[in-house]
Amino acid sequence: MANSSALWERIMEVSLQRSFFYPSNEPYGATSGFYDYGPAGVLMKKKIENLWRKTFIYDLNYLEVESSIITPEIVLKASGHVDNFTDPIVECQKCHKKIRADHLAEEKVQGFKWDGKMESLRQVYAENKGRITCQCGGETNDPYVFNLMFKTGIGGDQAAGYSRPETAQGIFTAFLRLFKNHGTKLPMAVGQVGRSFRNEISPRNVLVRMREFTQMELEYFFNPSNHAMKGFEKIKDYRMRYLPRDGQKGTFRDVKEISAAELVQQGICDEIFAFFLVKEWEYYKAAGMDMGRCALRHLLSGETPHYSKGNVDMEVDTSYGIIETIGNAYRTDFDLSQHQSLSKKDFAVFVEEEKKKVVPHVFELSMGVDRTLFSVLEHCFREKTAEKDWEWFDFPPAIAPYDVAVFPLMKKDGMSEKAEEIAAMLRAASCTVFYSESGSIGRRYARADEIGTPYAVTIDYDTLEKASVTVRYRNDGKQERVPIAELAARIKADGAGGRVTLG
RNA sequence: GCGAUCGUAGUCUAGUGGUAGGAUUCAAGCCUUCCAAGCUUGUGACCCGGGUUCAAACCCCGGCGAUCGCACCA
Repeated sequence: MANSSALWERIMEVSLQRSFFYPSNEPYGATSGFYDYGPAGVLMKKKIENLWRKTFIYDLNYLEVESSIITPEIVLKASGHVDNFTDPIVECQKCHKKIRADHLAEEKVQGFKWDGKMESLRQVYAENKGRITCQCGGETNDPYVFNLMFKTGIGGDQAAGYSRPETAQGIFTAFLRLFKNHGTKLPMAVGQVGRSFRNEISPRNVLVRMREFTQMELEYFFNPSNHAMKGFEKIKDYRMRYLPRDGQKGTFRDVKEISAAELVQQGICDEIFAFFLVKEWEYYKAAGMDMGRCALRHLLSGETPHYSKGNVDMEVDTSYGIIETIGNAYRTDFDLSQHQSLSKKDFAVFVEEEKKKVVPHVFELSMGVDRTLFSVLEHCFREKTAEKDWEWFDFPPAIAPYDVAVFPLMKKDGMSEKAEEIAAMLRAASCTVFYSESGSIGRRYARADEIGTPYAVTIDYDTLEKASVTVRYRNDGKQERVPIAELAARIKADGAGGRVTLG
C-alpha cells in the first residue's frame, strides 16, 4: 500500500508540473472539490470525450444533445432528486460527529426499518430519546436533511432551481421532441457530455470525488416488451471480468470471466444491458485502461438506487483503491412516468408493431470523465527504466494530449523555420502538435514522452536537402525517415492503428 | 465534520525569531546533426488574516487547503 499511495502522489505532482489539472481558484487558497484542467489535461479530456462520442453516438448512429445545467425545481422533484438525493443526518452533541440518521436508528432501535420519510425518523428519535446515542455515548440532535444539490434562484423572483446532479434529466425532458423529430420509432438513444454538480460533504481523492464533474451519459429508450438488441449476435461471445453478487463479501472479491451471452442466460441483465457492457469494455481498452484492473460488479440488491431495477458498475483498481467509474442502470419507465405525472404531458409513444402506445423503458449508462482520466493516468504511468531514464505515459494515440511532437534538431541553419513549417502543416491536417526548440534533442524527446506524446518528428540537415524527416516512436525510441509529403498521412494512420513502436 | 500531521519558486526539498539556500523546470547565449551531455547568464517562493515582539516565513489564535484515519459517498 505504501507503493501505491506513492503512485497517486506522483500522478498529482506530474499533473501540477505538466498542467494536466490543478486545484481551482489557487490564488485564494483553492476550493475543496473543484479542479481545473490545464492545457495538457484539456486536450486529453476532449479526446476521452470524443472517443466516447465515436463509440457511443456516431458509430451507433445515436443522437447527442446538450441541455442546460440550471434546472427548475419541478424537474428534479419529478426525478426524485429533491426528495431522495439527500442524507438524513444527526449530529452528536458531545463529539459533533455527523451520522447518518437512518443507519444509527436502525442499529439502535430493535425492529426499526426506515421507510424513507423524515416524519418517521423524527418520530423514532423522539420516542427513543437517550437511547439512540453516538459511539462516544453522546446524545444526538433531531434529524435533518442534507441535500446534495447546489440550490440557486432563477430570475427576479428567485424561483427555486438547482445545478443538475446528473445530465440525464435534460434528455428525459427533451424526449418527446426528439422522438417526434427523429424517426418516431423505438428504440431511440440519446447521449450527452456535460458538467454535473453534487455538493459533497467531504470531497476526497483529487478527481475521484469532486463537487463539479463531467459525465458522459446515454439513455437508450426501448419498448418494454422487446429486450432484443440489434448487433447483439456479433458481440455475444465477448468476455469481460465480472464480479457476481455471491463473489462479494466485505473486501473479498471473486472476479470471474463472463461473456455477454452468459450475462443474459443467467438472468443478470437483458441483451440491451449486456450489449452496452461490451461497448464499455471496448471503450476502456481503447482509452488505455489496464483491463486486468477493471471489473463489472453486479450491485447488491440493497445498493440499487431508487430509480433502478438492476445495476452493474464498472470498477477500476487505482492507488486509491477500487473506484466506480461507470454506472449502468435499468431505469424502467421511472423517469418518463414521473415527468408525465408532474408535467401532465403524455410520454407514451405509439409502437407500430403492437398498434398501441407505451411509455418507453430506459437503459442508462453514466460514466465519469474525470475518474476515467485519472484512472488512465495511473494505468498508463511508466517508471523510468534502463532504456528510458525518465517517467512517461504510455497513452494510446487516441487519447494522448498531443498527437505529435515537432523538433528542429538544432536552432540554426534554417532548421527552426523548416520545423515551424512542418508543425503548421501537421496542424492543418488537424493534428495537435507539441513544438519545442530549446534544449538538447534528447531532453525534448523526454519532455514529449512525459506527457505521453506517441510520435516525435525531427527536422535535421537531411530534411533541408532531401525533404524527409525522422519519426520517432515513443515506446521503443526507434526512428524512421519519412518523406515530408507522406508525413501527415503516416502520423494519422499510425495514430488510428494505435501504433506506438517502430518495432 | 472530527482526530493526527502538514502548507517555502512551475515541481521536489533545506532552513533559522533579524525577509531564504539546493536540485530540477523554464528563458537567453555558447557548444553539439539525434535520446534528460557540458559551460555562462537570467526569471522565479516562505497559504491568508489577526496577535505576541524592536523584529515573524519561523511562536500563538483563527481561516483556507492538503494527506492519513473515522464518518459520509442517492
